[in-house]
Amino acid sequence: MDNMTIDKNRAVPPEEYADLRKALTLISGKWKLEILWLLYHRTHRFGELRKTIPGITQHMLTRQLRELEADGLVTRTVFAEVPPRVEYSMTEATKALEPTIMALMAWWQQFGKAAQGGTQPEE
Amino acid sequence: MDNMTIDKNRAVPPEEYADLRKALTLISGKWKLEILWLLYHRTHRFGELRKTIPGITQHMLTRQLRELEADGLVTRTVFAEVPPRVEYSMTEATKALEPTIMALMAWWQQFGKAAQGGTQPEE
DNA sequence: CTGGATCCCCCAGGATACTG
DNA sequence: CAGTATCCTGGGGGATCCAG
Repeated sequence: MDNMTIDKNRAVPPEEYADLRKALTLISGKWKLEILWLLYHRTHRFGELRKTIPGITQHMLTRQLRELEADGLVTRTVFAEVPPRVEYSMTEATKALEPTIMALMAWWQQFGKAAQGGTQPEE
Repeated sequence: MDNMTIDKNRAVPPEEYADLRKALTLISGKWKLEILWLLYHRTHRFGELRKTIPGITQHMLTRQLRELEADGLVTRTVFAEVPPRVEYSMTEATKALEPTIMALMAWWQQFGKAAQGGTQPEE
């Protein structure tokens, strides 16, 4: 496919739609975007993420990080030190995702927000 | 917003992160993307969507469409005819979202797919 | 400090039957 | 044809305690 737009003459492409679903799944965790957001700034330690993200528990943070790691969206580095230290950082895939994330946010701010302005833009 | 990139010098922007979460929520329904995908081609009748989307039930189709409508992502047109006819079509917001959706899919195909190489095979 | 093991709750998703 | 009205289920999310 040489053109990044939807082919109006063809029926639904099931496999590509599946890809789309999977891509969404990767970032669908409740805290994943916020974690990635922090990692866009810099590498964080586990405790830093925990303190910075309001409302998250160790358990959830661990789970979300494990999933992100399995999906190649974060890198986990363990330091064999006396007080355990684990650092999480973004990957190439994470970096490549940033423009899309920002585009999604911009889209919401322009269209979604208005639509939710009361379920009806104006009357 | 003059720059579409994350400010590395600032802490987490809670409100913008909330916007991002909401944007994701709008398209997080299991069948929403596939519905939008079909509407990118052309306006569809309820029955058309039902027949075209494999595995969806009337119930789920109705629910997803209602949510999309409430979020301003689809337009619902009812024709007062003897055999009821209802058509669904995309909105300006839907159109504006297309590039982002395609970008997300392209991202997955380039990065996510490779990352899943060792996770779990398909079924 | 990091994170595993358990138990619990809620709700998106689904199966089924009925209707203007 | 295009929906509602019920009921049920799985699993994501959460609270809490334990451990290296």
